[in-house]
Amino acid sequence: MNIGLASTRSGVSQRMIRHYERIGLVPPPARRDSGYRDYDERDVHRLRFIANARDLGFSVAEIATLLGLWEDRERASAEVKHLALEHIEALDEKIAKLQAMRATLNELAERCHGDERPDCPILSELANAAPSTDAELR
Amino acid sequence: MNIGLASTRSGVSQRMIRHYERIGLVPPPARRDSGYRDYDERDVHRLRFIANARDLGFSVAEIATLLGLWEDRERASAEVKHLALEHIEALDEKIAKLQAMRATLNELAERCHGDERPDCPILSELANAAPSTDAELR
DNA sequence: CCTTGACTCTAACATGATGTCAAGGTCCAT
DNA sequence: ATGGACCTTGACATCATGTTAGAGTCAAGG
Repeated sequence: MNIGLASTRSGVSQRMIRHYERIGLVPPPARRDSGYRDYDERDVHRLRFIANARDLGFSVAEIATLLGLWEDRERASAEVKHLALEHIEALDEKIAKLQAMRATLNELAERCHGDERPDCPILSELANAAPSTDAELR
Repeated sequence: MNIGLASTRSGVSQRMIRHYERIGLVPPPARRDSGYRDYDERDVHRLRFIANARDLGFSVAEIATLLGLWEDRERASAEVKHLALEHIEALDEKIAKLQAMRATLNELAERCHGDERPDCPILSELANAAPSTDAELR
């Protein structure tokens, strides 16, 4: 099947299918005489796997590992679970960071009148908070 | 003062200071005869403002607006607050997305034995979930 | 005065994941 | 055989940031 159909069926854009091929995440598919890429069900299945993993926020590097594990029927599920737990931790960190931002901003917004008056704690806080503090947050 | 000191004092890397200058987020500083950039307190203050806004997750475009509001002593605080509230909404969306990922992944991980056996719901789910579903999640 | 080390300059390339556009070839149904 | 839908590669764009390289500058100490 053509790349367009493989894209529709897998949920991976044509652009990204070609990209994954180029970076070696997926094997180069068969080619027709015309040069058109020719995908089979197995290829689409693999692409769908990738799309799902991406939707869970795994990076390409992690997906490469997951694909390897997926294709190795002998691997211990512990390995997979370990990767998943690590990724959950990473997600937790990102969530915590965003929540901290939200809390700070929300607190500032609550202290801002939000009317015609020009004074605003949001701006004055942005203008005055110490750089060292910020560095720590980063 | 030199860019190195301005960087330390503001918490913005030298790379990003030059970048912000190039994209017009900050005005070009004075130059010495040698060509070295020469910053004053006002410049550092502005950079610190930018660093703080970035730490709260504002994009460069949003920061440009905030800087404009900051430098306009007549503006209504309502404008600033509106921007902040919009940004809080954006943060909430990101947080919700990450939390959904986390929940899915956590549920899969809990159903994975995590031992020597090869069967693992994490991989089988990645392999089988429908692409349409994923598209919706995106 | 000269050397040395720390600092600065610009420009370019890299990251990660993705989009878009352009110029050209292919496929198929009418 | 023609038109429209599809495919090919390549290049440029995004966003914020890092890194590196080659070259110039500054200041302090011998």
